[in-house]
Amino acid sequence: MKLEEAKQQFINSWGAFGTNWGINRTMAQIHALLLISPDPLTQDDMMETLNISRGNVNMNVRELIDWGLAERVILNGERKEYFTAEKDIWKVVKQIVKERKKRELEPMLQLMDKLEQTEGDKKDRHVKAFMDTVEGIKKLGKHADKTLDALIKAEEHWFVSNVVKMFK
Amino acid sequence: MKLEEAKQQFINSWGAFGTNWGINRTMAQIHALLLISPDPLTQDDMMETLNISRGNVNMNVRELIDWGLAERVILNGERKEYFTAEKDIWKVVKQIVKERKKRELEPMLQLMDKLEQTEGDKKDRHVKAFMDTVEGIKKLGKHADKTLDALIKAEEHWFVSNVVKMFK
DNA sequence: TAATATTTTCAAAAATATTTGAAAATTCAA
DNA sequence: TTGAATTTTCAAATATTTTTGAAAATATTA
Repeated sequence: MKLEEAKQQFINSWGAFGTNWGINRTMAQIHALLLISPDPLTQDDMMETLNISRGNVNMNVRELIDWGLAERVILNGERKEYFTAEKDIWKVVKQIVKERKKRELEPMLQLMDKLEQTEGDKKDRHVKAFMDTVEGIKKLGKHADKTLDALIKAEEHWFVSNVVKMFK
Repeated sequence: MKLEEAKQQFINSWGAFGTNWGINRTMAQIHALLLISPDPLTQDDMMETLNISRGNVNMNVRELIDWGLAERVILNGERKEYFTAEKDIWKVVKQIVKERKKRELEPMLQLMDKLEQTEGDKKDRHVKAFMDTVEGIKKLGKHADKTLDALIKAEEHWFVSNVVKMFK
């Protein structure tokens, strides 16, 4: 397969993949494009390569920056803005984990704390089932939170070498 | 807060949460409803509680069953079908991980294997950047695959106790 | 078997999410 | 400053996903 075709496949798949994870297709495609670009790109470059409008590029690049996955780059005497993405996949994964944890896991745990205060007699099967579920989610969520904190601080080396230990 | 209000909040939040993860709102809501129901429910129960159509319940219940998160239950002399969900959150998480791994991670790794065969001179910066990205994803993905296999086989106890060890 | 209850299907409608493109705002060079 | 280049915004258009509801299929009982 030639490079151009391979790139296209990579970008399309990354986009489809993102879709499954609640990330919009274009944002994922722009990310893919930046990942495989040796040099920073302008918004016009992205418009052209992905065949999308200026507004679309602009909004999704901003979103990528919000997620900490891309950044603006000032180039010597150039007037236009350039953008790059973090290339180290381990760092990319950690950054996504960090953001989703903050945006989703933490609010969810707060909700569980609140729902844990629900009034009612625990002898009532309905109250019991509800409380058990809330407690179960809270307990596991707290552990996941700590585990992900460890992951975020870890080096790739740690992760890779621990794969073996985990099987013991 | 009263039980009914708490249930509503739980169901709505679980639905919104699912949405962020590429799972449709209704499927997540049905799952939430089954999680907190001490007894199995019929499709009519779900239609009424969630205010959705029969077709919608039917399709999403089937989807939950596909994901291994719910199952049909035959009740003594009843004519209608009943449904329940796995209540153990650790098992629920493992099941979701198992399915997503199979549906998404594995196909992605296959694609990386294929893209790794791309023709081209590695001295070309564009070829190099592409190949480095593909290799990076492949390498990390393979490790994630193994780690998740370990997780899927693990007991909750293992997970919970390992949180501490991971910090060392 | 026929009558009734229940479940499933799926085309069309509705809801939601994404994208466009042109106007407004901003930045920069002279 | 001014004016051209560039970026940003956002209402409207488009695309995608989800939901409905009624007809068809299936299952159950008498």
